[in-house]
Formats: sequence, C-alpha cells, structure tokens
Amino acid sequence: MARMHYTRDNMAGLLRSHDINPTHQRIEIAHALFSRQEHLSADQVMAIVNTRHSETSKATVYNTLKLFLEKGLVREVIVDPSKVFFDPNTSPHHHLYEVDTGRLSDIDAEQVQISGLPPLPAGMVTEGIDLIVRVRRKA
Amino acid sequence: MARMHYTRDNMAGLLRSHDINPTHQRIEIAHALFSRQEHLSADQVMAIVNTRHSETSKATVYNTLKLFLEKGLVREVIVDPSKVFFDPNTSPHHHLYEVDTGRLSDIDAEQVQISGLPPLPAGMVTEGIDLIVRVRRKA
DNA sequence: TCCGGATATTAGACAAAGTCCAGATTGCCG
DNA sequence: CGGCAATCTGGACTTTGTCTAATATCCGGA
Repeated sequence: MARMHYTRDNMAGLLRSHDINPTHQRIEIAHALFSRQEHLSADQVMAIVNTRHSETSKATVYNTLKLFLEKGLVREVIVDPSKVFFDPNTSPHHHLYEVDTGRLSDIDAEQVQISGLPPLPAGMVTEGIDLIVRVRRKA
Repeated sequence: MARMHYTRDNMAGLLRSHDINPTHQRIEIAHALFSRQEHLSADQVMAIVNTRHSETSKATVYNTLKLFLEKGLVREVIVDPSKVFFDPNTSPHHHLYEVDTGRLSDIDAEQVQISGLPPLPAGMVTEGIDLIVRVRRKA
C-alpha cells in the first residue's frame, strides 16, 4: 500500500472509498487505528479516542469496529481469550504473539509458505487462514 | 498415541502419569474430554460433568482445566473470541473452524508444511504455532 | 428555510465467560 | 483419633461485549 499521512482528512477519504459514511466518531476511530500502525483492542481504541474528554460511547466504538470489519477496512486477530485485536493491516500476513507481554506484531506473508493443507469439506469456502506464532521470553 | 479405552480407571493413571493428583472431580473432567475426542469449552465440560445432578462447581472446572493445561494434558485452542476450547489431542496438529456453526476439527500436521518463517527475536522461544483455517458454508 | 425520514450516537441495563476468596471437605499420616 | 495439606465450593465480582429505546444529526426536497 502506498505510504500516506494518516490525517483526519485522509481518513474521510479512506472511509468513503470503503463505502462508509465518514462521521466524526468514525474518523476519530479510524485515525486511532491507522495513525499508529498497531493492533488495538476495543478498549484501547476507546481510551485513545476519549483521552481529553469523553467523546465517543462504548456502543459506538463497538459498532464502528464491527462496521470496519464488515467493510474490510480492518482485520480481527484472535490470539488472546480475553480480548480481540483489530489490525489496520489487511494485506495477507501472519502474527507473532508474545505470550507474556501481550505484544502482537506482523509477519509478512510473502516469504512464508503453507503447503499440504487437506481439501475443504464440500460446500465450504475459506474465509481466511490465520497463522499465529506464539513466543515467550527464554527462561 | 496407542489406542485405549477411556475408562475412569485409566483416567486416574493418565492423571498420575502427568503428575496430577487424581481426585473424583478431575477424573470426571478428564473423562469428559478424553472419552469423546472433541474440543470442548469450559461450559460444555461443566454441562457434561453435571448432567445428572450438580457435582462439580464452576471454580473447580476452571481450576482443573487450567491445571491440565499447565501439565500438558490438554491444549488450548483460541478461535472464537467468546470462548476457549480445550483439546485433548496434544500431538502437533492444526485446526479447521467452521465460522457459522462453531464446529472445530483437527487437521493432522503430518502433511502440512510451513516454511519461510522469519527468525525469532533474540531471547525468544517458540511456545507453539497455531494454524487455523476459517471456513464458511458457501452462499 | 423548514420538514421528515434515514442514519448515527448514546447511556445504561444486561449477558456471558472467567476470576477470586474465605470457608468447608477430604484424604492421609502418624 | 487429631491435625495438616490439598482440594472443592458458592457466590460475589470483573471484564468484554451486546442490546435497546431514546435522542441527535444529516440531507434532500418543497
């Protein structure tokens, strides 16, 4: 993806290009995710968006993240049973999860190869393949 | 792993061989998991164990599953943000998750090959590699 | 400009999964 | 039997996320 500055104005364009009506709150949430290129949980998004004074409700944060997900603007990463992370990087890639710190980072899919997967059951389509490497600091 | 009958007596041996004191409740929980070779959530385990009349408390089910996990008797599978599954199959394998039904099944690791993973960050050891194929019934 | 409907947002009640704790039980050993 | 350690328990609590009914905002047309 071409490099760009993640200004709030650009966010509006990004949202529109994904068929999302760019409202105030949606722009803030998109900005939170895209300006840091990080994996954030709903909680973290809420905290960021509401730093100064409360601006966006919990319901809206959840609604918006779900909407972004449906529209393919972000990806969901399920590595920790206690919370879901949202990933602004939608290009194919995998994840490295540091179990003890909770840090989550990307592994480019380019050079990784997965082969020998059995055929899918009839009438099924793949929705996605998640590869998660769980690591821990050496004792 | 050699085939065997998952009787309650054998469960006691299995627990002992994993350095777990085989109590009544632990045997029941192990039996629930190993007699059906399925992925069960804590809820499901509790339901199975307490079919006739309530016998085992929620706290014990959670404590016991966590203990089994630490002792390497079962594996945790995180595919659904709303619940964790416990997998009595600890041999290396991957998972196929049917998103719409919630069904989870095994993919033998034998013929699957993953290559080209980047080197780990210094001082880190791999705790496990989870490969999850998410599928959905074709529309 | 004003109106009306569609779209968004909100607070707060609610639900589900999981944790925690202090007290009761159990099992074992002398 | 008495006592100690390990285990189990009910129930309160926390966290993440969902739902709902009411309100606010936006926008196009008269």
